Amino acid sequence: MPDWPAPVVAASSPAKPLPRPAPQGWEAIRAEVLHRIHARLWLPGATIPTEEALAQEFGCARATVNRALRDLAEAGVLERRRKAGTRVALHPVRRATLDIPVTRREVEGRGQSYGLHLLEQALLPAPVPVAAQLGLAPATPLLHLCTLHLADGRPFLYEVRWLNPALLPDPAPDFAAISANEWLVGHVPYTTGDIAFSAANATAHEAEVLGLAPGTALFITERCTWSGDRAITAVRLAYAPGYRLHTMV
Amino acid sequence: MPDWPAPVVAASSPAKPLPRPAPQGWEAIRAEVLHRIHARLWLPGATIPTEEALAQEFGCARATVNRALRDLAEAGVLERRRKAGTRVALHPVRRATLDIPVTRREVEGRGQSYGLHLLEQALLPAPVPVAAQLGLAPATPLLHLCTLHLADGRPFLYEVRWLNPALLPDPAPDFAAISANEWLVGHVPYTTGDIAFSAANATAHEAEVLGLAPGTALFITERCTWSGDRAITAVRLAYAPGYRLHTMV
DNA sequence: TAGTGGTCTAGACCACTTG
DNA sequence: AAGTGGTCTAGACCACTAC
Repeated sequence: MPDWPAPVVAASSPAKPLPRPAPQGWEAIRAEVLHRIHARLWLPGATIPTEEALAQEFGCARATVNRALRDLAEAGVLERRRKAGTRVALHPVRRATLDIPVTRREVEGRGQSYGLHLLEQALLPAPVPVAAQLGLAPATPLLHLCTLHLADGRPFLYEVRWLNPALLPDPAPDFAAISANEWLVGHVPYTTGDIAFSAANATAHEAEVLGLAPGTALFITERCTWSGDRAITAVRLAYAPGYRLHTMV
Repeated sequence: MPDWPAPVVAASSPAKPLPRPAPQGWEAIRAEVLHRIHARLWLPGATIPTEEALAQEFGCARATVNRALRDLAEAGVLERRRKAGTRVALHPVRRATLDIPVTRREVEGRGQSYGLHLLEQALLPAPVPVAAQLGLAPATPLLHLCTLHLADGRPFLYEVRWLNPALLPDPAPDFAAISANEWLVGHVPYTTGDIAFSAANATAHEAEVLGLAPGTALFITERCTWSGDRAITAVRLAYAPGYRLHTMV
């Protein structure tokens, strides 16, 4: 096997008109490492050479190798630990990233018009499961919002949200005009949170709100978010049939 | 506002016992930039100072600022373009990453025993929608696999897969012993692919296979994968009720 | 304790894109 | 044409951790 960036000398003979131009720099190293893994030169679980060794082999600086290996580690292909070295992941996971836009933009992105109906807004004691999820004392007063999002005037998404009122400014935002999600994204500091996706048969209430037959399969998204250790909001989104969540590759 | 890494001089007075220790290095810069965005010092859509300016302000090398800003750009908080500079994203998207392990490990990770029933295996002409999805000529012969995955002996997941037979080695793997997914992960070069999640009511057939009432809401995952421009596989996974897909924060 | 990856620096050149 | 981010280098120190 030839050494690495086989000096692409003027690319005199167009061998394979690849759709992607041959990568250069750290991306070339990433590609070569991936190639060796898939060619089974480096087996799952095995330790690969150190950054310094690879830098010598490839004739580049260690930082460049580091960039490539770090990228592969973030992608789940490699596992790295100081002193232990870099190993080929034994059980590679497919890692997918989702872009979750604000609902309004999601609807408008399909070329549909967006609408919003605030069905309920009330300060209520947090139900036990919600309080538990958010790590709050039971019966903490929370703002309860039920919102129907519309696409071209038709039900698109039914949202049930519990929101920590301590976050709101004194003249509270008008959640009949701007969705809570959209307001939060722009006004509440960076949040950690977890998201879960599942499926559920529509309850009688959900069916009525969304204009569906009871029992229709709904795609459900549930989110909890915190700012630092302060609970912000817990929300359940029930999407009308036809909704698909896509990964960005 | 004081300059940046207010030299944490021996941290003489423990002011706030933060759960997370104050970040240092490029993470501190990332934190500071995020802080300025959320404090509305830098508004959405606005251009922030150049890397060089920030490096001067923070008293560090430009590469360190670059690391922090690149990270925030990957997270969707900033948008960067050469010559144009770095802007605060106008419409921040919540970006979530999913780890999608092989089914066997997903089941075992819950402490349950894993089982596998290969219900069907046949070489069939690709149906039109499958061929179209994968970019193959209609009626290309594909290996059709229907597999029921079990957790503690109970139906967990029903998988319907179309697989390009050109990829298989001569003694084909025994898909009754190892799931196609698990075999592919270990033996087929890195793939690009897209994944879609949705919900559907169980068909009569799905209900029977999974031991459910027809119409039960099922969580559906559909994947298409390619290696370069060669189609590898298209698969539909129907999960038994109770399944939740979680993001890793 | 010694080996390995994580990070930082100061400087440089290059690629892209806006004006 | 010029400004900005993208990347590379050669060297250095440090943090973590397996041995």
